[in-house]
Amino acid sequence: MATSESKEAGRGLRAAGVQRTRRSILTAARRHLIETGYHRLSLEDVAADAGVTRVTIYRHFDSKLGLLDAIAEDLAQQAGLVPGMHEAAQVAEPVPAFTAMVKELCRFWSTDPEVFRRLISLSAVDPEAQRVVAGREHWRYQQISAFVQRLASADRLRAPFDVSQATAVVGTVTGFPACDEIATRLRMDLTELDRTLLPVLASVVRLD
Amino acid sequence: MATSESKEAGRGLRAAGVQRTRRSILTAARRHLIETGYHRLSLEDVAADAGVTRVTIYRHFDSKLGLLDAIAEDLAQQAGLVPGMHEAAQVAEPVPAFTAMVKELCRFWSTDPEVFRRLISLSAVDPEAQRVVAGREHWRYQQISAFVQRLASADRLRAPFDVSQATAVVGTVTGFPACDEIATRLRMDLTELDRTLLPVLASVVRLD
DNA sequence: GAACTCGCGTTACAAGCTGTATCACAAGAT
DNA sequence: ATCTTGTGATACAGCTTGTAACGCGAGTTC
Repeated sequence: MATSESKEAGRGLRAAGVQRTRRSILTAARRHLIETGYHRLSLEDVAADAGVTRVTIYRHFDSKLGLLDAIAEDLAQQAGLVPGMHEAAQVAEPVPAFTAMVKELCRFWSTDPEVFRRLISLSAVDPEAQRVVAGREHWRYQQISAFVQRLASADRLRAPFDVSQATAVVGTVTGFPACDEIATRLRMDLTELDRTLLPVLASVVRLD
Repeated sequence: MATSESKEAGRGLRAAGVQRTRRSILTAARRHLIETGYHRLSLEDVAADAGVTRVTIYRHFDSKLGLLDAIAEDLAQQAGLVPGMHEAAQVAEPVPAFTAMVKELCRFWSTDPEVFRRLISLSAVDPEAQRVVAGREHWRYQQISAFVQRLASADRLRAPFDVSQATAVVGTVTGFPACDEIATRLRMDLTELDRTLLPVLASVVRLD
């Protein structure tokens, strides 16, 4: 019974307090994640920093990995990646749609690069953490594949690339590790990186 | 005094035994690293698998990170990356030299991809592990920069890329994370990846 | 052949980590 | 006024890395 919105964000002072502690844990965890990395992230320290007991963290997020997942979810939510990608997808012409998508990804990565740095590469390093990232990366590749297919339909794939090859290249180059490495090395802001990325991708798809 | 080769690989049965245990530790560590990742790699398990005590591991490699460093060093040594890059650098023409370098990197990554997967991304995830990888990556970028500069001298950089931008792109695209992601996604062997990579890099440098 | 070195096993310990189980309490909900 | 529930406080089991101390026996050296 009760309210229709099952568990998350119920009404009332009680639920508001719950959300406050949840937020304080998340922000404290984010700070420590950036400083120490996931491996050396101590829930004891996070709890102390959030003004909370370690047990409370477990009651909210079940496990250390659950906390990580919540950080990732919060990040995507906060930055509004999904609506951003949808907006790009609704651009009528395939080429401007594609460039809008690349721009949107760069914007998303620029949202909180230091957390992404700790988060994304975990999937390669830690088998258990893989499932936290894998799902989101899968979604990203699905989106990219759609944009590439539209370009292919407009006969804008260069030889020798077919749809799957072009998707793989675009997905990798617009992924966070590549974007971060290029931007860091050129001391460039991630928000401007599309100006460098698009000329690179021009070898795969015709954008002129 | 004693022999001229200070500590490593002394002569005699004694030293041979030392090298044997060192090898058995390294191979056991490699196996566990692939299976569990660095984070969950237990030195107790490695020791048991190598038929050795955990204390012996510490006497050989000082710390868990030292063991990781030894694995990386052994990998580069075993695969002969340095001579391979030198060979590529000695090609007279800039363009064939460049393609030889890309091919050599792909060959190197194909040497032991699963270990590289666990190793390389650690630098982004674990601040302490960064110094293990950072030095080697720095060397790789130095090499790449030299090849790119030769291409620049031959006026083979495409607009709008200058030397540093081209180096950043080439370094990122030929880095292990990018190579691995593309190869895995296309179910392709890393040794053949240069056939896909070079057309991508054609947007940065003229290779025809 | 005797003395010596030294790599390794064994055991024990300190300190940290994750995750779980209990008990108590107080503030919001009913 | 009673009930619910989110949180604190504490204790515990089991794992981890890293260090310390003692002993032995095979390889080396004279």
